Amino acid sequence: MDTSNIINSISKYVPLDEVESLYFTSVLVPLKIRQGDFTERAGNISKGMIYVNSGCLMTYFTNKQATDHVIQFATTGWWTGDLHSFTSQTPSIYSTKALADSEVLLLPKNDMDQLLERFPKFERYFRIIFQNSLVTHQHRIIQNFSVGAEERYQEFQKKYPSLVQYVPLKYIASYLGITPEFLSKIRRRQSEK
Amino acid sequence: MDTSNIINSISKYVPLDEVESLYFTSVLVPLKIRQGDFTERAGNISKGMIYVNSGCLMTYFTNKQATDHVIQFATTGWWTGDLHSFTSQTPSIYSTKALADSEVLLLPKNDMDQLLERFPKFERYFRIIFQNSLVTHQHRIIQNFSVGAEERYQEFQKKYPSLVQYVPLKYIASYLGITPEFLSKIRRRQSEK
DNA sequence: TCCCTTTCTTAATCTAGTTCAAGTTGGTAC
DNA sequence: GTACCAACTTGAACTAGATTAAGAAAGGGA
Repeated sequence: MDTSNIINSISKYVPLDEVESLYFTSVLVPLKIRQGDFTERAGNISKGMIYVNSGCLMTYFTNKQATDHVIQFATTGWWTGDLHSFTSQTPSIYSTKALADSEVLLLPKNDMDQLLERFPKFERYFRIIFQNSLVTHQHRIIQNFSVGAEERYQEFQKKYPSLVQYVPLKYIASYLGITPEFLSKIRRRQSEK
Repeated sequence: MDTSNIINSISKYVPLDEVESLYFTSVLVPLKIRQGDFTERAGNISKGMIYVNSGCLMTYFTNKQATDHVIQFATTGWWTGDLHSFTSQTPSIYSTKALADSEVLLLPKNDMDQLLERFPKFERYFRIIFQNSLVTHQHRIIQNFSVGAEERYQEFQKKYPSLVQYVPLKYIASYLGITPEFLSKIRRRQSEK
């Protein structure tokens, strides 16, 4: 599988030499996933960090009442997976499923540990990645508190125009923290304007 | 100001030698903050990452309707501040205020950059810190979606028993994403059981 | 001590969003 | 063709939580 994508993306933050990028790509496990298939399932221990080379995945949480809550979509160039299960090697509470045929690169825990040990440069890379992600998460928490569902949907459309196209609306509703029925109503209101 | 606290806390993740810990503590700016005073104010550029040595701070966001939304409490041993403003050196959208007389250590951006450049060990430390924080943030997003306010308050009580004591209830309500009035109702219900 | 301000509570009314139940649409398998 | 299944919509009844407005506690100063 093509690894130029991930190498380029990392190089934006930390320049990699030949040795580093060869070592890195050598530990990545390429996987092809069919639409509807899972890379991770709640109850299992995370296989590793997942980099999306092409396609689209979705990570969600299923609560006691058996309702799903989408916590993240990941398209080309994004990392995904369950960080908690990954870090602590305990059973995951999330599932990750492909919304389209996808190609991903898996970075297993042991390999990541060794990678970080050997090349501290990657510590910096992941530090930056996590730092940015943290900012996004904080922003999402605030948004959920301080703006209504309609505005949240509009923001989503602006931010992820590509997703709106082929992600089923019920998953977008779930990501926004509302029911599909209410999203339907919002969409109606929008189209009437 | 005493820096043994922060050094010990870092040493749990990465062992520091004499040189590293001396360098590190030499760039920290100790600040004493009175209850009610601010370390950061929305509109200004973040002064740096803030480590709480003692006391308690709160970071909040004020929206267009001029209502505050608490996004974080930070007590002894926690980092706080506005990561986005810090990273991008753009005006902050958050304010950080002391809820009690506090002692904090400020790590200015330039010093942090140099620290990371010189001692990659700290890259690892912050990578881990951010990684853990990310897990917490994800968990909070899910909780807000999938459980009601009452249960959220109970979780909060369990998780931060020390805060419940001296943080004004209106701020806890804000952190939970509800109004003080509704929190009052919840507390009534609880005490009737 | 008394006053002044902020925090917390109560209760009535209101609304954003849910739940439930039924109906539409479109794809796909036979 | 039609039967089926999943995604989406519609509408009516409902509820968690907001809003408004008032009063009760609880500090702090001077």
